[in-house]
Amino acid sequence: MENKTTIHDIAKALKIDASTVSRALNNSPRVSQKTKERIMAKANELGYQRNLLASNLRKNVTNTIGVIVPRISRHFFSSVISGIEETAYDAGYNVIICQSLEQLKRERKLVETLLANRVEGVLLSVSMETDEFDHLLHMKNNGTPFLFFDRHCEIEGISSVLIDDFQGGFDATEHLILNGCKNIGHFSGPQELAIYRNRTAGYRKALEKHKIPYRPELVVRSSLMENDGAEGAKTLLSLPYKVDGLFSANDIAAIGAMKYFKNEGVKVPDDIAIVGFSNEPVSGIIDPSLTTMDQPGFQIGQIATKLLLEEISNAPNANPILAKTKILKSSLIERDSSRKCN
Amino acid sequence: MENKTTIHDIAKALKIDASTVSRALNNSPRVSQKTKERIMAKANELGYQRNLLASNLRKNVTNTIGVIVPRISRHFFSSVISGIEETAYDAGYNVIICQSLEQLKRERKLVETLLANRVEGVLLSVSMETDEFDHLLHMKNNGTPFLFFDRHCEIEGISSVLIDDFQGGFDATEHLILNGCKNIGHFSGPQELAIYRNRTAGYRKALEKHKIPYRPELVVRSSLMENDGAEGAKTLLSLPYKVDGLFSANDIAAIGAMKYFKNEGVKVPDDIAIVGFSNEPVSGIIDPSLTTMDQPGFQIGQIATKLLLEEISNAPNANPILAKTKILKSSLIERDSSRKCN
DNA sequence: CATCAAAATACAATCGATTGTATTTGTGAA
DNA sequence: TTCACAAATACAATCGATTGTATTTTGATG
Repeated sequence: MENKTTIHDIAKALKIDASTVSRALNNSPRVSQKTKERIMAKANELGYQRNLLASNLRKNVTNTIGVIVPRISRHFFSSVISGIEETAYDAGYNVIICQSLEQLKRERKLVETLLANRVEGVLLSVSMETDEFDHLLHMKNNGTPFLFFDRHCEIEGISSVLIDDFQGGFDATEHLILNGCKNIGHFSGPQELAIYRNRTAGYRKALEKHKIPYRPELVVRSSLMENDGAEGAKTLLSLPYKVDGLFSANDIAAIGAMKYFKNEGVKVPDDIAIVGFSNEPVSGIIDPSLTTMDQPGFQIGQIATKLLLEEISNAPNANPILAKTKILKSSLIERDSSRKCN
Repeated sequence: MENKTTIHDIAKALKIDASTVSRALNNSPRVSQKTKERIMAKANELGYQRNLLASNLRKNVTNTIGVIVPRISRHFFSSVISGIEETAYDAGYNVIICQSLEQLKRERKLVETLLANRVEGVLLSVSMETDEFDHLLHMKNNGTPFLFFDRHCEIEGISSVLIDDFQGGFDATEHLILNGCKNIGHFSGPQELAIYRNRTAGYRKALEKHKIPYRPELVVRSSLMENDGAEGAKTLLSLPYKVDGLFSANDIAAIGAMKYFKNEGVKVPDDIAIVGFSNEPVSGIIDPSLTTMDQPGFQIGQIATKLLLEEISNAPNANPILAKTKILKSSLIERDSSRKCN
C-alpha cells in the first residue's frame, strides 16, 4: 500500500502542530478560520483522507453496525437490508452486510469478525443450522448489543423484531379451508427455527378451528429449497387419499411443488390449491400466480435498526435490559394458485 | 460500550509484559509453551478478543476488500458476490458488501467510506447514473487497487472483468432472426453504460449480417425496470408495422413486456418472440419461459477477486500498471419465449 | 561453580488521530 | 504601556496491538 498522507504530513508542511490539524479537520472552534482554510487547502492538495482505523480506535466508536442474513439474494432479506441501510445511514451509521449461507460455521465466524472489528451492534437472522448459541452468548457477554429479526432464538434479554408467523400460518391455512380444501398438506422447515414451528402451529390451529383432523403424514419437513418442494409434492401425491390443498412455509418450495404438479398433470388450483409464504417477486409472475403471505421486510429493517440504535445508546448505562419483542403482521396476497373455481 | 479486555489486562493479571501477550496470541516462537498456555487460559477467562482496529492500524493492513454493486437483490450480482466471497475468504480476506442502488451520489459516498476504512482493494460495478469518474480517479490516485466487473468505465490502467456483451447481443438477435423474425425491437439501457452500448452494437451487427435494415424507432431506451418494459412494449405495438421479435437488454424489462403483451392479447412467442439478458431465476419460471443470455456470475466474481488480489500484492512495487481485461462469454439459454412453431 | 549461548521476557517506539492541559499570542481596557 | 483575559496554538498522553532491540533467565558444558 502507498503511504497515505496523515495529519502529521499536513502539519509538517504548514509548520504547525498535528493537533491543530486534527481540530481544523473536525471544524473545532478552537482553530481560527484563517488556519482552517490553510489546512483544508493543504489537505486537498495532498489528497488527505482520514484514517478511520486510527480515529475510531482513539474515539472508541465505529459508527458501524453489522448485519448477518442467511442469503442476500432472498427478496425478503434484501428488502430488510434496504430498510436497515436507510435508517442506519440517516443516523450516521455504516452497515456491514454479511451472509451466513445458512451455515452455522460461517455464522460463527462472521460474528467473530464483526466483534473484532468493533461494530457497535449487530442485527441477525439466524441460519437454518443454528442450534447452538455459544457465539450469540459470547456477543451478549461481550456487551455488544444485538437483536434478531425474523428468525430468532430464545436468549434472555435479547430483543426481536418478528413476523407473526402463527397468525400467518393460520391465515394461509384458513384461506385454503374457506376455499373448500379438506386435505391440506404442509411443507415445514427446520424445526430449530421458531418461524417454522410457529407457521406449523398456525396451520394446526386453523385445522382445529374448522374441525379438520390433523394428519401427521400431511406435514413434510425439509430445507424448503426448490427441489425439496418437488420431493414434498411427490410425497403428497403418493398418499392413499387426494390432497387438495397445500400450505408451504415458503414460496420457493411451493414453486418447486407447482412445477412438479404441472409435470404430473395435476392442476393448480383445481386439483390442489396452494399458498406460499414470503411473497418472493417470482410468485407474482409464475403461472398460475402464487397466493402467499407478504412480509413487511423494509419495515422490519427500519424497526429493527431503530431498536438497535436505541440499545446502543443505552448500553453504557448498563440498565437492566428489557428485551422488547415487536411483532408485525403478515398479510395474505390472494392470487390464482388458490382460487378454486367452484 | 463496555470496556473490552485488552492485552494489557491480560498482562497485568499475569504480571508479564503486553508484548509477550501479543506474541503469545500470535503464536510466536519467542514465547515459551508454558507461558502461552497461561496466556491463552487467561484470555479465554477474560473473554479477550483482539481489537482489529488497533492491530490493523499498527500493521498497516486490513485484509479486507470492498465490493460495490448496484443492487444485491439482482441475481447476477448476488452470484458474483458469492464468487468473490469464496475466493476472498480462501485467501484470508474479508469482504465488505455495499449497494449503490444505482445512485451516483451513494456510489461516491461508499467509495469514500471504503477508502477511509482502508480496504486494500475494491471491486466495482458502476451504477446506471455514473457518468463522472472523479471518485474513481481519486481512488486511483490514492493508490488503492480496484477493478471493474460487468459494468465498467474507461479509466487508464484499471482492469476489468467483463461479459462479451457485443457477442451476447449478437447471439440473442441472430437467434431471433434464425427463428424467422423480421422486425426486431430492442430495449436498451442507459447509454452511459458500455454494457448496453455493446449489446445494442451486437444487435445492429446481427441485423447487418442478415441484411435486415436497422430502424431507430425499434430501439427503446430506458432504465429497464419492469414498467419500462411495459412502456416499451406499448411503444412497439404502436408502430405502423408488426414487430415480431424483441431483444431486451435485461430480463426484467422483457418480463414487463411479456406481461403487457399478455394483457393485450399478443401471443408470445407466436406473435412476438422474446429474448432477454441475464438469466434471472424468474426467467425459467415465468410462462412462457424466457429465452435469455446466461452470464457466469460466480466465475466473474472468482476471476475478478483473483485479479484484484494479484494487484494488491503487486501494488507496493508500483509497477507500470498493465490493465488487464478479461472477457467471458455469455451463452444463450433457449426457452419457450423464442420458439416460433413454424 | 563459572561461563556463555540460547531461550524467554521486558522495554520502548510506533501506527494515525484525538483531546485534556499548558503555553503563547493578541486584543482591549485601565 | 501594562495587565488581564480570551483566542489560538503547542505539548503530550492516549486508544490497543505490534515489533525491533535490550535485558534477564535458563540450562548445558567444561
